[in-house]
Amino acid sequence: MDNAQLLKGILEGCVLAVIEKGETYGYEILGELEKAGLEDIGEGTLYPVLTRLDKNKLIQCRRAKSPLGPIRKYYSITQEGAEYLGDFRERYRRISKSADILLYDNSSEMEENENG
Amino acid sequence: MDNAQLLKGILEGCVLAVIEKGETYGYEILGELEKAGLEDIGEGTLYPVLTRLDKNKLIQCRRAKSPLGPIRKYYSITQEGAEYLGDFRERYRRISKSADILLYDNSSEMEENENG
DNA sequence: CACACCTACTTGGCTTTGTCAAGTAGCATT
DNA sequence: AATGCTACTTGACAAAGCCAAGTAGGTGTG
Repeated sequence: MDNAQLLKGILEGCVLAVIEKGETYGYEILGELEKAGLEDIGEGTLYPVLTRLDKNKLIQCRRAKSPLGPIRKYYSITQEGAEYLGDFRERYRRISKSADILLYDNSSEMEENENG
Repeated sequence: MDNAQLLKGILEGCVLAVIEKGETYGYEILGELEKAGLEDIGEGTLYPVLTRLDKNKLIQCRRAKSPLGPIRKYYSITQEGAEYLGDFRERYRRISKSADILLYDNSSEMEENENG
């Protein structure tokens, strides 16, 4: 099936979240996404995301030699990126809550806020 | 902010899920989406979804007079649509699980099978 | 009847973003 | 030098949501 549309917009936040955990580079991010279950992300999908994020100042880039291949571009999150990610998490949460209601008819009672 | 990308692909499934609950028409679906928290969906967004769903035989259409306006197009889900929706739910679940892991670092332990 | 105002659906052009396929390039092994 | 890994780039494309404007039936007011 076609997950492309379901991925839209989500991927960006996921990539940003991976970078937030620590400086990393494209190929490694691909591995992280795969580990989390996003297995069909190709390089031609990821790299444009990285470029866009960089262009929008949400991440920053540093070039460094790899111990076993060509130069890597190491990315780290910026202040602006961290803020954007916070905002993204909130928007994602809200939308997925709506989707849960509509898709599963959960009235969202079963949340993790058991501490009132 | 721009929720357009986050909505992509999700909306289709949500609309289908609303129709699955019972025959309904565009304007009413808009209300259901709003009730669930999807408040910014305009007519120009919803109707093309309905058209597409119909074209793909996932829903079927019946015209009937409205008690207070122009003709309504009542939609109901087809067998094919129900199957598609089941598949959609699974794909959505999988992707949102991945997103949860990446976004919140939930290792997906907190599932609803606590009786395991 | 003319007009305004709801309800209800339609359409065209635009933008964003993921996908595929092919390409460039450094380094190690043979 | 040829192969094959790692690593990043690029161009053409398609899907789907968004906005704005348009069409049309019905009711109430004068």
